[in-house]
Amino acid sequence: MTKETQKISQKVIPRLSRYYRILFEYSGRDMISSKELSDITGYTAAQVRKDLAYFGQFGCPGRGYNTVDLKNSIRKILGLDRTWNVALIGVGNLGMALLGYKGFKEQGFEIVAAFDTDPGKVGSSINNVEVFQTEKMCRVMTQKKIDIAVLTVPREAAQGMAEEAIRCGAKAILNFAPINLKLPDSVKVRNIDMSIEIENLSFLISRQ
Amino acid sequence: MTKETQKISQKVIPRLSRYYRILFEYSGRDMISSKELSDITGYTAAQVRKDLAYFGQFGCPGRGYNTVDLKNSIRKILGLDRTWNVALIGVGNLGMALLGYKGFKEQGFEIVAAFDTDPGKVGSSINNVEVFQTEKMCRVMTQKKIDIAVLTVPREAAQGMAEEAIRCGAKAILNFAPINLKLPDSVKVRNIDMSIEIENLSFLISRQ
DNA sequence: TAGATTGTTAATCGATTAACAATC
DNA sequence: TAGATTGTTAATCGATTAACAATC
Repeated sequence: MTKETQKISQKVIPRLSRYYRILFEYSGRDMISSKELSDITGYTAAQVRKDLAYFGQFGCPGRGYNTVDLKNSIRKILGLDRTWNVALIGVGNLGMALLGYKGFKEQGFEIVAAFDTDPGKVGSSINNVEVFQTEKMCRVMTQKKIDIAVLTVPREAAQGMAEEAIRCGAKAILNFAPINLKLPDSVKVRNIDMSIEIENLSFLISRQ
Repeated sequence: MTKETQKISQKVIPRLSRYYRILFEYSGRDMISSKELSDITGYTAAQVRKDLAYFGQFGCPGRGYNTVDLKNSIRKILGLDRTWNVALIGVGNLGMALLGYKGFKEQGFEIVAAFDTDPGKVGSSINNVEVFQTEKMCRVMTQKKIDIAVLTVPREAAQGMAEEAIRCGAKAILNFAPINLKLPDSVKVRNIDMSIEIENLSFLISRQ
């Protein structure tokens, strides 16, 4: 199997994101070794090297990885060498918070439109992002060249809104609704399910 | 290895949470089979049976699982048969949104105190939750018998606030800060890292 | 009874780790 | 050069799936 067709495990990508962040803190340094990345992240050094080796030969035997080069390489791998246009669907508590979330913008994810069914919200602007009615989704999303939809609607509305977002051109969905979206395989979905995470904690505490 | 000492993979628990949710929708039904749970969740039927079998024999060969009994069993396993006292540390955009998040309360996670360093926020109440200064953390958390801390502070403050929360009696932390907290192994931690999730999507779209 | 479906064991699959030749 | 550290292969570990006897 060649490098090009080799399947990359989904598990590698979050680790790449972590290496990438660490490299920002270490950009004053010239080189960093897999051993150091191991100490910081808690992954083994072998795993660090293997993760990076999926994508090319970035290191220098005996010396480690050049921090600036590796950072730039990972940036390209993760697709962070460009801006992504993001639409927020559902301007409730959580959606509102995400409009002000700096972590997205810092990495090039720009929320350029928001949608809600509430007429009281439609037409307003939050953090310089205009709220449109959901009926206008396709027109607005096409015009603003949306790549990713962030879904922060109630559970009951999530499947429908997800389908609509895809129909209107979104290629990926970051889903905060506690539901398993059924969408074509070509659509990329990541779920953030806060209840499931906190339930994990209650499980762990309970059985101590 | 007996059932009692058998190590349960961390991966099983989020799946249990999903079965649990599905059982609410199916509580009108008498029985549900692993095949049906498989169809709904996308996990294999064998996995569903194995996940449940870690914790006991809940099924009935030839008939499936009694929906009400299984729901109650999973509730106990996940520690959802009681109320958990939660403290919110960091009342920014995201923290504010979580104070209004219904998904926690529905499962028995009650946010009973919030903390912030901003004097403009201290003393106010949001969604009937009082905001205290962080200096009062130990006094308030002891008095309110806090089990879990939800950490929504900026990255720079996260490690310090996490340590303080543990010192003040929290047994688990739900961490939204984009940082790998270094805490004793006895402390249970789950991380929700929204930037890492959206970066996963940009990676996937980029390489299509 | 015959059909359905469990719980569990064995087989498979995939991911992590160890080891080491290559090389800076 | 000697020491350090990579990239990669082989070994190990753990999780998932298949298969099926038990049983409702």
